[in-house]
Amino acid sequence: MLHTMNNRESDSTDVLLEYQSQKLQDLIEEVVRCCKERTLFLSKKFDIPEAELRCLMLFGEERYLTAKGISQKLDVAKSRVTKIINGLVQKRLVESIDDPKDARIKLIGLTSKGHKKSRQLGDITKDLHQKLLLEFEPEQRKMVISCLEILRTSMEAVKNQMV
Amino acid sequence: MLHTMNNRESDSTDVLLEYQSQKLQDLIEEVVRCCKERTLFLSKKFDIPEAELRCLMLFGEERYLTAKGISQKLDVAKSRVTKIINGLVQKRLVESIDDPKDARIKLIGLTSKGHKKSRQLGDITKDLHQKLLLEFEPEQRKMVISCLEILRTSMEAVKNQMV
DNA sequence: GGATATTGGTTCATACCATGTACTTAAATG
DNA sequence: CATTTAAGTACATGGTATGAACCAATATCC
Repeated sequence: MLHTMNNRESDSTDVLLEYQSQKLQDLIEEVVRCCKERTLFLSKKFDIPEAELRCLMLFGEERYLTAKGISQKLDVAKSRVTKIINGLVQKRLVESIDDPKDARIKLIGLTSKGHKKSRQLGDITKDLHQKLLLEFEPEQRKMVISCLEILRTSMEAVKNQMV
Repeated sequence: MLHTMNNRESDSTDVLLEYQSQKLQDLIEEVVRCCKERTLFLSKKFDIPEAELRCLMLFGEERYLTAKGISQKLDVAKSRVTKIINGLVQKRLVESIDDPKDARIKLIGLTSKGHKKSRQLGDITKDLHQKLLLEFEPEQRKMVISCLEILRTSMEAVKNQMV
């Protein structure tokens, strides 16, 4: 009897797990899709390709970035960075100057136009996430964030198991 | 005094909101990045482009899909579907037959090879999400899912405000 | 000091994602 | 039966991304 009990129990947890994992999969997919739509929206609104927008947001308080640094931060090949920078230079959003100490290096910096766009863009996404938070009750906000924190950590962990 | 009290209160909630929204932004970004890595990984593992994998997973219990239906489900232009189907046909994962009732329509169906790949792929992603759930305590699982549910709903709501 | 790595960046070929327009053929409709 | 509508394809265009080959400049090591 204990045996059948155990079977029944593990069966029902299996069913639950199955149901929950399907749900999880769907939810994550929808969240991702929503984010993709958002970046596409911003790209169209600003009439700047997504990769260039991402690059524009890299200059936090840094005055200058190098192509190599951008390549690492964006996690793309350095040849890709050349293209992205070219696009931004053509739009007069960044400009590159030669490093005075090392002639190989080019320092990429925001123009004033670039600064403005960057600030605008940052304000919009900040606003967006604040609106998102305001959809929750104040007590819920902490919970959502800590949930996402655990989720992120777990995804990282599962990713590392994955081969 | 009440006035300063109020100011102090709203100031501190503003600071909290600011902090939380930044955190939220970072966390969502990391989750999205993680998902992107996963799909890229699967695409490389199976040596099939991401869009084709997505298409392959569309045949749940359906015997046949049409290009138009696929276009709607994948949310891409129909000309894009032609390309995706071509790729899958070349890999002998799907085949298209003429609709017996309407000569305009082509019915796209999985080959047996396609069925196998599709099942494999589904098993892997299911397994992945189960592993992800198992990273949590049983009581936490429900909470994470309901958190994501609220998040998704809120993102949808904010998206609709967005113009 | 000069030969030999190493590094930063660009160019080019390639492949994938995605759209929109124009076009063909076939069905629906009036 | 003529016209409109629908399904699918072809093609031009543009964005994302990589990797190999390459050039120029700096570092390194006898």
